[in-house]
Amino acid sequence: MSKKQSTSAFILETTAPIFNRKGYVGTSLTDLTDATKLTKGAIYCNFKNKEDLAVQAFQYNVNRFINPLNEIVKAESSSIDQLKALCDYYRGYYKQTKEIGGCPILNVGTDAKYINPELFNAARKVSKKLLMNLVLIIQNGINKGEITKEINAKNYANNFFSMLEGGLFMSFTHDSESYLKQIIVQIEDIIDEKLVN
Amino acid sequence: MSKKQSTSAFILETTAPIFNRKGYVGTSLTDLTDATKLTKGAIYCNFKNKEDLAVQAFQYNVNRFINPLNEIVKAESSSIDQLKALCDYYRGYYKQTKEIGGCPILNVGTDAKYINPELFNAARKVSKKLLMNLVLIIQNGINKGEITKEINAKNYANNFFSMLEGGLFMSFTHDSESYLKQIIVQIEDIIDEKLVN
DNA sequence: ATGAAAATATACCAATCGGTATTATTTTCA
DNA sequence: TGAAAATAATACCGATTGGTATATTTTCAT
Repeated sequence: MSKKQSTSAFILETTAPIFNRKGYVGTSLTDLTDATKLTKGAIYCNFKNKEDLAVQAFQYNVNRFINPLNEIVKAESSSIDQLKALCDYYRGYYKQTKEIGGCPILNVGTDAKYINPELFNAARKVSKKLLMNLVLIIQNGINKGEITKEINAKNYANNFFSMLEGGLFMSFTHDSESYLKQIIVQIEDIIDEKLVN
Repeated sequence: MSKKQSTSAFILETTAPIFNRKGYVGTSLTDLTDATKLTKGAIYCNFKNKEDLAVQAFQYNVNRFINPLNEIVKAESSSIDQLKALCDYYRGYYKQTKEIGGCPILNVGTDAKYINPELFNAARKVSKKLLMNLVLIIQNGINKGEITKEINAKNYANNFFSMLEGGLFMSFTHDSESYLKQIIVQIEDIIDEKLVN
């Protein structure tokens, strides 16, 4: 790993939580130089500008807290088990993301929409991808006969994801993971009662 | 209405959507003077400072888009009808709040947490109040025998609210009201299947 | 070991930030 | 109607914003 690669990685891992907490305009270059103990010269040598850094920092948070979900889901063979594994993953998601100030998708999705379209677009893409993967799990379950064909895969994927993000929002505004935990119980109930064939 | 009252009202109604869209740090005094065609002198004569204006602007949005819900709920006598009326209200909530760039509770709740504690606190209070009213509706329904006593009022209130905010988040990040509409259908299903006695 | 290249620090830039003191204007009401 | 009071505009403040040109240091292949 070259020097540039290592310091770029260092800058990303230390500034990603700051961007996530304070938002794009809310974090200043001074915040970043203070946290990294580097100078603007170093930062602008490794990143084109503030927007470039913010987008990569968001991607860093996604890689760290959301992408592991893919592997966890893949480890299960049946679609129902995959959905249950997803629920279990999100059960720990509040405590995990508390460290960086909440869910990156939720934070960037609401923060950046009218102030940084490119950053917002990155969040929207991740959200869309997650949504699509959820549809695939459910649709695959229907095809394999594990999930009843009476239901609409897309509708349930949308609702599950809305419920998770909503539970996260409530948990973070009220500083209590119970909101997320409760909504996950409800998701599991729906899986058992409406999806299982 | 005194001059001060009328221009204060004018400033609030024209700046509230801007704060809601761009967030607290994201909206500058210049944004506000441009939109109102007033000068900083006028604004600082009517409001103590930017934070004061932002908090009042948030309250203005709440009065405009959330408080009407109270009257609509009060118009129904049975608790189930009240819950259904609440669902109907939120069915139009996306189109209504699209004009100001989304749900004020969601926006301020995620935007202000680490950059303006007082503003964030205002959002948290409104969220808590809404949550409490929802508990009261359900608990009242249980007391009157309209809703089964088997369920936990607080849990369902929490979940309904999480679902609504989650659906709103998804609708606004993907510019489609279908997410909110779908989640409301699911809330209504839960009311019919789990709550009705 | 050395020299060129890459990476970082320093020093600076114009523009904008929120806020205020002063001045000018408008409104209010005796 | 006129003078006091309230309101708004102007002009300014120091601090901070993101960004850059230049100087210095570090890195690493030769």
